[in-house]
Amino acid sequence: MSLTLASWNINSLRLRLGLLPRLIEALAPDVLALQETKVPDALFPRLELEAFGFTAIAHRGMKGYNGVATLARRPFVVREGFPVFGGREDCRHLAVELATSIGPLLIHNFYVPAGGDIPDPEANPKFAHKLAFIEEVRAYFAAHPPKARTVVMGDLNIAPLPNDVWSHRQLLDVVSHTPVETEGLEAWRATGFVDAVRHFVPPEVKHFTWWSYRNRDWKVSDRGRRLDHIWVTPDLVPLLRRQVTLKEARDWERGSDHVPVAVTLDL
DNA sequence: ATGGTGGATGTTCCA
Repeated sequence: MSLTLASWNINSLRLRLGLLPRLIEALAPDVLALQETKVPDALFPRLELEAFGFTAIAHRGMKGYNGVATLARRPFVVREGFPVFGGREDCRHLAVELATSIGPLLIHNFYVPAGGDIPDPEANPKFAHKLAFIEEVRAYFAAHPPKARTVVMGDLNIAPLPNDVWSHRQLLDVVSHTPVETEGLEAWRATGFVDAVRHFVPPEVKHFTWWSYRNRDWKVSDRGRRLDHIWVTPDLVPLLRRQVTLKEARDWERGSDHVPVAVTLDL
C-alpha cells in the first residue's frame, strides 16, 4: 500500500481545471495540495473536483489572489487553531489530518509570499512581509515541534540550495535565493523536517519546479528555480519510495509556470 | 540595465 502526495501551484484553479486529469493520470495523487487557486470560497468548483475522484476537499480562497486547497481520495479533517502567519488572512495556509494505516497524517499546505522584486525589507514591504511570514512559521514550529507523521508541502517561493537555481552566483541578490531567505527557510525546515525531494535528488544535481513565463523558450534557456517543496518528519523518511517532478507539465497548453511535485510513501 | 509573459481585474496589481 502506498500514499502519493502531490503539490502544484496551479496559478488559477478555474482556468486550469481541465489540466487536472492529466496530472491525475501522471501522478495518481492520493492527496493534492494546490496553491494560487485565485478563487473565492463561494465560487470554489467543488463538484468538478469531486468528479475527478476527490472526496475530501478543503479550501481557503479569496478574490483574485493567493488561495490554497487540499484534496484527497480518502477522508480528512481540517485542523484549525494555527496562527495567521504573516499577520494577514490572505489564504496562504491550510492543515488537514488524514487517517492512514500508520495513524493520522498531518498535512500542511503553504503558499509563502513571493516577496516582490527588491530584496530589501526597508525598501520593499512585500519582501519584509515574506521574511516575517517565514520567521513566524519557523517560530511556530520551534515552539510546537512537529510530531511524527507530519508533512509540509507547497509553493514556498524560496530555492534553498545552490543547485535549486540555474545560477547560484547570479541569483544571490534575486528574491527567492537571497541568503536571508535561504537561511530563513533552512531554519524553518530544521525545526523538524527532511526535504523529501532532495532525499532522492542529490544536491549536486540541478533540480527545478518553476520556469518564468518571461522566457521565449523556457526549455532552451532553462533558467529555473526549485520553489515548490515537500518535507516530511524523520519518521517518514524510511517510508519514502520515490519522488516525481512533472517537468512535462510546463509544456501543457496554457499551463502554470510551476510544475507538480510528488512523493510516494510506503504505508 | 531592461524587459520579457500570464492571470484576474477593471483602466492596474501581482507573480
